[in-house]
Amino acid sequence: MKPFFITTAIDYTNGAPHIGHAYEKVLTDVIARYQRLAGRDVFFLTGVDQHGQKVQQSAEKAGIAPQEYVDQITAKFRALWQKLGVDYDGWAATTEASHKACVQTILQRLHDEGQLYKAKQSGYYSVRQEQFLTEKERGPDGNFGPEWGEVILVEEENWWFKLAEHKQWLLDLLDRRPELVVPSFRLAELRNAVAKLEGDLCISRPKSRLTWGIELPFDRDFVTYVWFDALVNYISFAPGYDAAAGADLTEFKRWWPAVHVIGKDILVPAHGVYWPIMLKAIGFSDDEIPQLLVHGWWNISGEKMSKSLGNVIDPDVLADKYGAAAVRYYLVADITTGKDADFSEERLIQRYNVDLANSIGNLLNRTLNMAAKYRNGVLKQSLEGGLKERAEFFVQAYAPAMEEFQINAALEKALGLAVEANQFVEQTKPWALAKAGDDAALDAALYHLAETLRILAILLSPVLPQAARGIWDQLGVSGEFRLADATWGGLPDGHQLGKPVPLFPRIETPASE
RNA sequence: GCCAGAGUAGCUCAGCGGUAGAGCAGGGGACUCAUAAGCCCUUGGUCGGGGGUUCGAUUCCCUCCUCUGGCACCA
Repeated sequence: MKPFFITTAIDYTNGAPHIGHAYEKVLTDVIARYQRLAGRDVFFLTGVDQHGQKVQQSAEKAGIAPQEYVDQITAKFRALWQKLGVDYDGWAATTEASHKACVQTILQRLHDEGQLYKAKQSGYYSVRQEQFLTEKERGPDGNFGPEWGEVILVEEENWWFKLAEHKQWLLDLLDRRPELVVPSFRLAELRNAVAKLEGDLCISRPKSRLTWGIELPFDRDFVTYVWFDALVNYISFAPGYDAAAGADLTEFKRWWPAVHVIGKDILVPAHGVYWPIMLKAIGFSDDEIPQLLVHGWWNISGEKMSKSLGNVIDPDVLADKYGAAAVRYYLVADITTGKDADFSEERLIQRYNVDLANSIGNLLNRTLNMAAKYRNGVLKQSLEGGLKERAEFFVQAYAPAMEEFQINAALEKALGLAVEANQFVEQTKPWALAKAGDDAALDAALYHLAETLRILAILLSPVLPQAARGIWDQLGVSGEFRLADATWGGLPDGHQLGKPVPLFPRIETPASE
């Protein structure tokens, strides 16, 4: 089976992580864990984008070296991912030497292939946006608006990448391989943007203005444009990649192409236009163009989250307050992949309490209590009837949803199984069976509940790895489970269950007391 | 302005040609193994407005309104 290479966007180390950063990483982590569960080799790459003028300026303001500045911010990101259980295999940091070498190799390659040219340009330059402004960017009063920040008059020579040359190729590719952009309505958006594409891309910045970047190998007076630098991380930190001349790239080719998980804000033009054209220009085939999974945003009370509105949600605080499981679950359960959603702490609590504590946690607890009370926790295997077919049904419905990145839909299947198991308890009434001395029916009911829980934990494990482990521990089983183990009869005859401990303690709030 | 997305129960959303669905919230009930959890029943919507196609539209088409995103314009 082809291995699975998945990446996130690399975060710009110019400020602390917010809920949007956390969402993207958790989403990717869940997909990576699912693919692993399904039996594939997985490489999950994430990291940080550390170059650029804004970083250089922030560091100057803080009175420290750029590297020191980015190291501090980077540490915050890594600590958060650890807290949230984001378990990546590769860490991309654009200031690393190997990355620089890769960027330079690719630049040199483009240069050799005649894809780059040098041209003079003069005009107004926005420091904040790191781009030249044209007359059309002027406001009605003839001045450049505040959204551009400081604007300076610049005349300089720069290096350009022949982007427009590949426009038709990209349009054809998108028509031929619509699956390259998920969800599909984003493909339409990208297509429109490509159709309007004109002009080439300036990929250099003179050192006189910006030193914090990667040098052009064929012209030492320049550093490369941040996007050109950042996008290359997907190759430079890919498994099996080696920038050295004549290196064996068999392993790299085995993993490539990646699935890039990105936010809707960086589809056009960076990931949807620049990146595929860059890959094409350096010799990647059409089949080696990566798929883009474009996710939406968490809004706050219907408004965009932003520092100026003061409504930024700190995932670190959230995780301390409610635990990583609650945050992870909420972030992938309460949003449809690709769409926007409204963030609400109340809803986070509600979904944790209702789905995890009341439905799943309580199911585990009542099952183990009854088994302990009536049967000393010993099971008798039952391979027919009861919940068997329902469990198999939900497992079958779960996998396709996960394959299509519809985590929320997949979780609904897992939860549906828990709901039916709770109904099963009410129908079979084990306490009544115990009182009536109907041992055969009692044993069967208890086995079906325990076995359903074992399978349920497998379905939950990509989203809630710790909790899944907790369920197995309490059931008294050890070892790693794959999706292939989510078949009926895994718990052996005579199995001894463990002791019940509340798995998801309810979050009590002032309103609920 | 162009392109796209969204407008469905109090809330969050699913459905997308055949007399409206889920979860949560609200109301009622029976039970007791359990994290006062779970289970059963239930209140609640002229599916943004208006046209059209159709035997029949929330579902397709047109148009308008509102919100969101991208792109553009701003003489």
